[in-house]
Amino acid sequence: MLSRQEKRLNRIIKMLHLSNPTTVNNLSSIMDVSHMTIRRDLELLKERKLVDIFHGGVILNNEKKRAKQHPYSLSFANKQMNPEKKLIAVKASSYIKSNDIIILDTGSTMEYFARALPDCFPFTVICFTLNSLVHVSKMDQAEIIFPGGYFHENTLMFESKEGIELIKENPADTAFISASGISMEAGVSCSNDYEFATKTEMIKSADKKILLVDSSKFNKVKSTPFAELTDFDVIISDKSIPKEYRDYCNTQNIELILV
Amino acid sequence: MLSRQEKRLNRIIKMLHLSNPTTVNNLSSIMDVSHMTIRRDLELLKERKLVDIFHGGVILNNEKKRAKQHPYSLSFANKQMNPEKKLIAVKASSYIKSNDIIILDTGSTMEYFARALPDCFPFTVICFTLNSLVHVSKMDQAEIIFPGGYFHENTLMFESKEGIELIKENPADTAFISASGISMEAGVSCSNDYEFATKTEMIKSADKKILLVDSSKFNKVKSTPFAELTDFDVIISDKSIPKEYRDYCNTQNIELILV
DNA sequence: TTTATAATGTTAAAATTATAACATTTCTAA
DNA sequence: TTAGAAATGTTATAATTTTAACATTATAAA
Repeated sequence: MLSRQEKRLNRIIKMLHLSNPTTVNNLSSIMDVSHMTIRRDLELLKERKLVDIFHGGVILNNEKKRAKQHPYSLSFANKQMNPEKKLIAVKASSYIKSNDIIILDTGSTMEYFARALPDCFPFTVICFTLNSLVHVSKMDQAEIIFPGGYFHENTLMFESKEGIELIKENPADTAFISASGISMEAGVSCSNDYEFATKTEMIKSADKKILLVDSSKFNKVKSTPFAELTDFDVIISDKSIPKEYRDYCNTQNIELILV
Repeated sequence: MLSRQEKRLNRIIKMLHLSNPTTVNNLSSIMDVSHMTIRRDLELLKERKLVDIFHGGVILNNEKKRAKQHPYSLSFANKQMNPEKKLIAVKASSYIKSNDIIILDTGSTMEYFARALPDCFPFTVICFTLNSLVHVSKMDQAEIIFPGGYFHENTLMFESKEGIELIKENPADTAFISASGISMEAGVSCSNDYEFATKTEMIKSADKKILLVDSSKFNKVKSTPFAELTDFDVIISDKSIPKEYRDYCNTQNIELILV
C-alpha cells in the first residue's frame, strides 16, 4: 500500500503526461490539497530527477524517458551489423509487388525491413511486433493485419493461438523471415520458444519464403529450431557468409542474394 | 533580410530546442533586450502556435509535431472537451488495483486514460488501439494483452473474431468503456459497426463496468447501440451533464462520478 | 535631413508565486 | 487508545513576474 504522498507523486507524474508543463495551482486544485503540499511533492520529484521546477509550475524531466524507451527497440539492435541489416532490408523490399499480402517476422532486421517498405503502391502487411507496427501504421497505402496476443517485452512481440488462426485465415504471398542461427546440419533456429508456433505458421502460410539473415548468424544453433534451409526460396545475406553456404544454396536450388 | 524581431523570434525557438522550457529573464539576458521585448516576442510566437507561455517562461508547443502522425491520434480529439476528458481519465485511473486485469475501450478519452495509467504497481492491460498500445508498452510493470486483428485507420483500432476469443479467454476485473452517444431511451451507442462485437464482449467479460463519457455525449444517439446505461456499475463524466441523468443514475443505483 | 511610425526600454503598481514559521490533522506503533 | 511523529494546512511576508502607461530610440519614406 502506497502512502498518500506517493500516490500523489504518481498522480502528478500522470498529470504531467497529460499536459506538460503544469502549474502548482492546477495540481493543487485537481488534487485538492494545499499549494504547500504540492510544492513539497514537487521538491521530492525534483530530487528524484523526475521533474524540473520553474516559477509557478513543473515540467517533466524527459532525460529519463529517452534513456528508458525499450530494451530491444533500436538502441540495442543498432549496435551490431546494422549496415548489413539495412542493406538486406532494402534488398528484400524489392520482392514486394502491388496488392501482395506479405508477412513480417520479428527481430531487428525486420524492423529495418518495416522501415524500408515501399509506400507507393498498395499491399497488405501482417506483422507481430510493436516496432514494425509503429512503422507500418504510418504508411499511407498499406493495409495492416496484426494478429496480436500476449506481449513479450524482450522482443516486443505479440503472440497467441488466436493470432495463429488469423495467419491461417490470410494466406500470404511472401513471408519475410529472420533467424538467430543458421546451420547446414541443424537448420534454422531462433532464441525464443514462444516464436516457434508463429514462425512455422508464417512459413506454412506463405507462397514464397524469403530468409533475411546477416552473416553473423551462420554456423550458429540457437535453442529453438523452426525450419530447414531448404524450406526457403530465397536467402538474403551479406558477402561475409561462409563459402560452403554458397555451394549449398547452389546445389539445393535456393536463390542466394548477397548485398 | 529579416527584421530584428524576426531574428529574435528564430533565436528564441532555437534556444527552446536547446532547453525547453526557458524563462523570460533567461531570454532577455541572453538576447540583451528588455523583458518587455521578450514578452512581446513571446506573444507573437504564441499567436503563431509555436510556443505556450506560462507564468515566468515559455515552452515549445509540440502539438504540431503530434498532429502529423495519425489522422485520429490527438490532433482531432484534442480540440473538444479535452480538459474534461483528462480529468475523467485521471479519475478513472483510481479504480485500478494491484494485479487487476483491466480492459480499455477505443476512443480519445481512452487514450487519455492509457496515458493516465498508474505505473507503481503491476496489473494487466487488454487494449485494442495503436495509441493505447504505444502508451501501455512504455510502462514498467504492466502486462499487455493486445487481441489484434484488422486495422481501422480512422480509429486506430484492431479487431477480429480471433481477438474476441482472446477477450473471452482473459476475463477482466474492470472494463473501462467509452461511447459517442448516451441516451436514457436509446442507451449507449458508438459510431462504428466494427466496434460492436468487441465492445459487447468487453462488457460481458468484465466483473465491473465503468463508463467514461464527457458531458457532450449525453442525449445523443449514434449508429451502433451496444449497451444499456444500467449495464454499467459506474459512470464517470463532468459536471455539465443534464440534470435528469443525475436522478436516473440515482434511481438505477449507478454510481455517478462527476469531475 | 526630417518626420512619422514602429520597435524597444523604463517605471511603478498590480498580480502571482515562494518561503518560512507555526498550527492542525493524520498516521503509526506502543 | 494514546503519545509521538509525520504529513498537511494556514498565514503573513518576501520575492518574482505581469501589466499598462508612457518615454526613448531606431527605422524607413518623403
